Amino acid sequence: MPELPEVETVRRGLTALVKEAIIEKVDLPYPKAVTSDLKAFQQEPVGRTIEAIERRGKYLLFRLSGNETIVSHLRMEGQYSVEPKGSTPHKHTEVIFTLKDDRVLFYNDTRRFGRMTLVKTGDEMTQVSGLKDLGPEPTEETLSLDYMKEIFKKSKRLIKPFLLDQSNIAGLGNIYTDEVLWQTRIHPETTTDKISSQKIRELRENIINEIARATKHHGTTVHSFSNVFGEVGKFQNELDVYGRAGLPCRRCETPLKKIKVAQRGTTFCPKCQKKK
DNA sequence: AGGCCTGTTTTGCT
DNA sequence: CAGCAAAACAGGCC
Repeated sequence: MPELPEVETVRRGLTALVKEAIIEKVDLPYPKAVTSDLKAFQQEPVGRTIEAIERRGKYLLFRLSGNETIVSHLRMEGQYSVEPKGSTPHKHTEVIFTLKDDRVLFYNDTRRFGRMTLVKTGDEMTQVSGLKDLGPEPTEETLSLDYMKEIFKKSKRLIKPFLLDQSNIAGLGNIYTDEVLWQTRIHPETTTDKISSQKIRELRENIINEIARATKHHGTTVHSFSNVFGEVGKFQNELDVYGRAGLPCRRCETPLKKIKVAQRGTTFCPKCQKKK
């Protein structure tokens, strides 16, 4: 389901609902969702307070009292829901946190791709692959132009898989990558070393703005995404290319084209986004 | 019915 | 090491 704006939307919802809640019990109807020691995952959180829910890239970090952290990645369709105690788990509920009030926190995942792991707070950066070499967050302060120019020059990869690679920049997925490439008029199969400094500058601005704008709209809902309140995002109405193959480009009216780039469906405007 | 598609990441092979 | 294909899985669509 989620790219950075969706994960951030989930984070804010969880913060509103379960920050300060105390975990009473952990059940694992689908143990494969947990990659760390199962016994510890069920025992350690018990009695601890959820002190904060943070986010890094597309990862959620539940900060528990006593220096324990649960790292959670939603992958394609992971979802959290908070329900009254005694609620029946869903068909795809994989983890159940019973809270020391009248509620439960469910982790549901139809696709069963999402993963959770328990680490000592501070160890996540060395222990969790993916977090280890995550690129900078796409914000004005953290994603510098110099850094962008450097990584673009160094690589000869196609821009599309390059932007999807979380070790370059954290948080972009298939939707927002297609959007920012269209905005910047870059063909998705352009190799990064051939993109001009000016284009890199524009792309950086577009990435930062797009992620911020999508977050403000509570993310994009195309398949199954909803926040913890069960609400869908609104940003799908703002998309220019994703999901619009065959429809006219909003700049030049040319029908948008859909191709595969590095195994990922990729929509772009064949006229505005010329390969150079 | 069978094949293909889907917002992701890791693994294993060149 | 870098880069790519396949795999992990379920469900919707044609």
